[in-house]
Amino acid sequence: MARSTTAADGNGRADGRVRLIDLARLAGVTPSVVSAVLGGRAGDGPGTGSGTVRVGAATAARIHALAARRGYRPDAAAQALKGCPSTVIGVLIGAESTLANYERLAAVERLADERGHRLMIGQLHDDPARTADYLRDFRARGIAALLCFHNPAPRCDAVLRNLFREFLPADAPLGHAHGLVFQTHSPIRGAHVVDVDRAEGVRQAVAHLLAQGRRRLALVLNAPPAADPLMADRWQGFIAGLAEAGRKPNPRRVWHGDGTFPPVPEQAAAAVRAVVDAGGADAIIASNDIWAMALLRILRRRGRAVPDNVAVIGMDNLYAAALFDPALTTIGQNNAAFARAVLDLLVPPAGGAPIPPGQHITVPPELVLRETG
Amino acid sequence: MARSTTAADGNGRADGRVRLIDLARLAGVTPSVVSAVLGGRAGDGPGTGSGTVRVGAATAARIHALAARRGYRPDAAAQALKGCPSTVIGVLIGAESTLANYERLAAVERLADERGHRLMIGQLHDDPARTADYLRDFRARGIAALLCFHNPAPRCDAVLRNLFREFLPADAPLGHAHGLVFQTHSPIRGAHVVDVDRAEGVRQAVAHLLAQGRRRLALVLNAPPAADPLMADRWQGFIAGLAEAGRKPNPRRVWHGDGTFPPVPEQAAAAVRAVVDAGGADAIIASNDIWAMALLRILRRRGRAVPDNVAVIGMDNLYAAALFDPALTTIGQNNAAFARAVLDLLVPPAGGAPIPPGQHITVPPELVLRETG
DNA sequence: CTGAAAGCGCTTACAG
DNA sequence: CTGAAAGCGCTTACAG
Repeated sequence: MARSTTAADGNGRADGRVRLIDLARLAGVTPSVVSAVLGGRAGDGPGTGSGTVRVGAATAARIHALAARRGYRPDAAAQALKGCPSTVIGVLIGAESTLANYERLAAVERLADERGHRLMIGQLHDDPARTADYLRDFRARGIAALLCFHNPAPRCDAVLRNLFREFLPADAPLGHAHGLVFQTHSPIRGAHVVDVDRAEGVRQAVAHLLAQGRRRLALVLNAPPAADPLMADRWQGFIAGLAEAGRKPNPRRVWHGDGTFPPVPEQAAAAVRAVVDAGGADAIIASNDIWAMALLRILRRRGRAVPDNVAVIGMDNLYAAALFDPALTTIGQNNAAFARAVLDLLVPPAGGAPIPPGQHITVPPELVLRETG
Repeated sequence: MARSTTAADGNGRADGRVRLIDLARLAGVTPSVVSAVLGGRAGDGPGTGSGTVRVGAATAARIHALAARRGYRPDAAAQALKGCPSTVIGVLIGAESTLANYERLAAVERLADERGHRLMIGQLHDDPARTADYLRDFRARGIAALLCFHNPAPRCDAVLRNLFREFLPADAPLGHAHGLVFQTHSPIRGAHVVDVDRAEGVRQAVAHLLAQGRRRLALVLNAPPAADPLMADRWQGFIAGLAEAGRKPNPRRVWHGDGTFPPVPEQAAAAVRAVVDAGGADAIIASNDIWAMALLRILRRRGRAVPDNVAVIGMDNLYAAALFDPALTTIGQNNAAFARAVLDLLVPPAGGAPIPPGQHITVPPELVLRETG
C-alpha cells in the first residue's frame, strides 16, 4: 500500500489523518504560521512580545477554527523528536502493593489529565533487573517524569540508581525529564519525596479516641519501630497524641509483629491477646486497614463488641474499609492532596519559580470516621 | 545549552544518551547495519532469507554486546515517526467504576509487559466530549490499540463512534492501530468484545449451592433483567443451573432493584425481607460483591447466620471480598484469562493467522469458595 | 514581517 | 553485499 503524498491530496492524507501541513494548505499559509498560532507563539499588533510571531487576528482565528473542526492534534512523535517536552508521566507501582496505590493512581490521573498529561504505568516486582528494564524503556519513550509508588531501596543497586538519576531534571537531556517523585523514601539524592504524615494521622486518631473518653489506647504495629521507619512514624504520633493529654503509652498496650504482611490470623490473635486481654485496651490503632480488619475478625470471634467494648482505627482508607461490616474508621491517605503535591512537583504551573531538587512534601492525612471508632 | 554534535563527540552525546549512530561509530559499521542487527533483520551465511541483510556473525555479536553494555534502546519517537508499529496500548477506565477494573488493569499490564507493550491510561466520566478528547489524544500519540473498561454506549454520539472507529485495524493509518476491545459491549461494529461468562458463573454457583443441599435459592439483581443485559445474563445462568437439577426459579425468591448502584441500606433490607423473610431463601446469589456485602450486613443485623442459615455468593472477587468478615464466596472475574484474551486480540503473536474483526470472546469465570457459601 | 530549510533519530528503499 | 540518502511530521533558527 503506497501513501498518497501527491499534490492532488491537497486537504489531507488518504487515511484521513490531518497533518499540520494539511491545515496550512487549507488556510493558505505556511506551516510555520500554523505551528506558531496553535502553539500560542503568535501575536497581533505592536504590543507583541519577543519570541512571538506576528499573525493577523483573522488568520489566527481561521486556523484555530480549522484545527478544531478537523480535530487536529500535532503528532506527538514528531514533537518529541524535535525536542518538545513530553507530556507523559511514567508511574511505577509495586506489584505486591495493595490496591491503595491504584486508588491513588486514579487521583493522580484525574489531575494529570487536567494539566494535559497522560500516565504510562508499570509494575515492579522487587527485581532490580526488571525495574531497570522499565526505566530504560521509559527513557527511550521520552517520559517527562517518573512517579514511583514503591520503595526500591532495599534492592537498589548502582545500575538502578544511575537509571533513576536520569529522570532528575539536572541530569536530564535538555529538559526531557521534569522530575522524579518517590513515595515515603528515595534511594537517591535529589529526587522528591511526597509522603503522607502518618505521625500526624495517628496523633489525630489518638486525640479523637481520647475525646470519646477512651483511656486505654493500644497501638498494633506490623514491625518494630526500630526496624521500619514507617512504623516509627506511627509510634511517634502515638506518643505525641498521648503527650498532648499529659499521658504516656503503656508498654502492655503496644504490640508489634515481625514485619510479615498481610498478617496471618495467629498474629492478629496474638495482638488481641496482648493488648486487649492482657493490656485491657479500650481502643486499638492498627498499622493499616488490613491489620484493622484482621483484628476486627478476632475481636468478633472473642465476643468483644466494636466499638462499644473496643474501638479500632485503621490507616489507608481502602475502598474495602467503607464496605467492611462494621465500616472502618480509618486514617485516610488523602489521595487528592497527594496527587496535587505530586503534580505541582512534576508539572509545575508555567511561570512559577523553579523547584529545588530533593523536596520532601508531607501531605496531611484525613481521619475518616465510620463505625469502628 | 548547545548540543555537541561535533565529530569529536564520537562515542555518545554530551548528555550521555546513546543513539544508534553512536553505536555504529563504536562498532565501525554504518547505522543501517546496526538497525538491521538490533531489529532482527540481519542474517549470516547463504541460507539467509529475503528481506534480511547479510551481516557477519562476529559483527552482529559485537553490536549486540555494545548495545547491551550501553543499555541502548531505539528512540521510540523516531521509530514512531518512521511508521514503526507502536507498542503502547491505551486503556480507558470508567471513573465511576469500582476497583475491579484496576485489579484487571494490573493483570493486563503484567501480560502486556511480557509482550513488550506499555499501558497508557485514562479515566472516562460519561461525558462524550471528554472521551473524544482522550481518543484524539491517544490517536495523536500513535497508540497501538485501545482497551475500554467502560461502556460508552448510552451516550455515544456519531463523533465518538467515528473516533473509536479509527482504532479499528481496517481503518487505521497503515497499521498504526492494532485493534479495539470493549468489555461486555461495543458501541460500534467491528470492535472486539471480551466478556466474562456471567451466566456460566451463576450456573456454577447454583450447582455449588444445590450440591451443598441448599434447596431454596434466591437471586438478587440490581435491575430488572429486561432493563439490563448484564442482569439478564445472571438470570439466564440462574434458570440454567436450576434446570440442570430439574428445578425452576421461584418468583418469590427473585428480587430486583431499580438499577441504583451502589445499593443503599434500604434496598438491601427490602431484598432480604423479600427473598429471605417472605421467600424463605436458604441461599442468595447477589449481583456482585458490593451487593453481597450489603446483604450480609442486613442479615447479621437480623440475626441470620451466614452461611448456616443463609448462604451468600457475590460476583467480581474484589480485593475486599477476601478481607470481608465473613470472607465472601464469589464468582471471580478471572482477570488472568481476561488479560490473555485481550492481549491475544490486540498483540497477536507474530506469524499467527490474522484476526477477523468483531470477535466476541467469552472468558470462563472461576467460583472462589470462602466462608459465605 | 514572512517563508524556506534544516534537523530531531530512526528505518528502508535504492544506488553503487 | 555495503553504504549513502530520503523521509516520517513537526518546530525554530535563519535568510529574504
